[in-house]
Amino acid sequence: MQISDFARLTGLTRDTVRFYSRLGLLRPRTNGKGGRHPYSVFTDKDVRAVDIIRISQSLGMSLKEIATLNEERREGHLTCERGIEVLSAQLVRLEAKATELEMMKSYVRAKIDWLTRGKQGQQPDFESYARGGSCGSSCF
Amino acid sequence: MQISDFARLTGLTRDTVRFYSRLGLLRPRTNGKGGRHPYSVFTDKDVRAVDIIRISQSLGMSLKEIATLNEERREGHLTCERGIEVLSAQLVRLEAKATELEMMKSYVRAKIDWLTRGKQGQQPDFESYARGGSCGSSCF
DNA sequence: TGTAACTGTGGACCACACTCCACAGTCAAG
DNA sequence: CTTGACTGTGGAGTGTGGTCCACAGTTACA
Repeated sequence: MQISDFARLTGLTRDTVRFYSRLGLLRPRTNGKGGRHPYSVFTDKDVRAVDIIRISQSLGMSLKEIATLNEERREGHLTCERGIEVLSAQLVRLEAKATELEMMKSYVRAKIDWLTRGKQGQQPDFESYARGGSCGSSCF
Repeated sequence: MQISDFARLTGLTRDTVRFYSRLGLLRPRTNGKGGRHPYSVFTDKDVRAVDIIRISQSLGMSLKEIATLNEERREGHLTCERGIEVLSAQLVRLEAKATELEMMKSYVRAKIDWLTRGKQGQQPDFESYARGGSCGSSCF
């Protein structure tokens, strides 16, 4: 498909698609069309790539980082071990983020709880969740 | 404590601290010092606030969003129900992010697995994890 | 009382991630 | 072969999240 359809499908603007292509985040091929400025053609695989970009981004990765990882992944396909290495590193980062998220969730839940109970006891303190520290009154 | 100590403690630069203060992310009080341009003084509570800012940010929230939530939380403290409302909304967002993260983790893990096994079977496809869809060969 | 270390202010500057625009080439349908 | 929809290019502009700097006022210590 050409850029407009692709943009519609992914919810990106054409400009953003071109921007991502310039950054190497998307690798459109060309059909014969377009003459001196060949038209970009995208596949369903690219649509999925955008899903991944979006999620990676919402997890706080920069486009450059995402591009680098994609790049490495592409190269890593050649050397299997390198591929595993790169992906493992990525997994570690994801797990770290997951831990942070769980901290935040616990904290927010505790705060909701505290409010629901009519502010009884000590106001939840982020530190207790942040450093996995021992909490005061609410521990068994 | 004054801004330099606070900066040292949080690992932010003085400029960033001031920047955050301008955005309303931090709410330093003043001691009598500084004359016409009163000095900012920060507390341990502000240090914890920075922890939360950092994590929220790394989870993809903008400073404006974080400030708004802080703001609402502050106001919500007056009306308990409103506070619960705001925090619940925040929790929903955090849970959505957690789901995304889990998707990514499953995907990356599957990819590592696939490589470790010497690329046997079908190459893992992000779609299967993204939409919680049924997978082909690797399901029981 | 001097001086070094601290403070806030205002403004310029930066990278990132877009977004918009004018322009010109290309394609496809009639 | 015209016409309208589509395409890429280059460049300028925007908002966010800082960072840097010169400047001037304030403080604390000797």
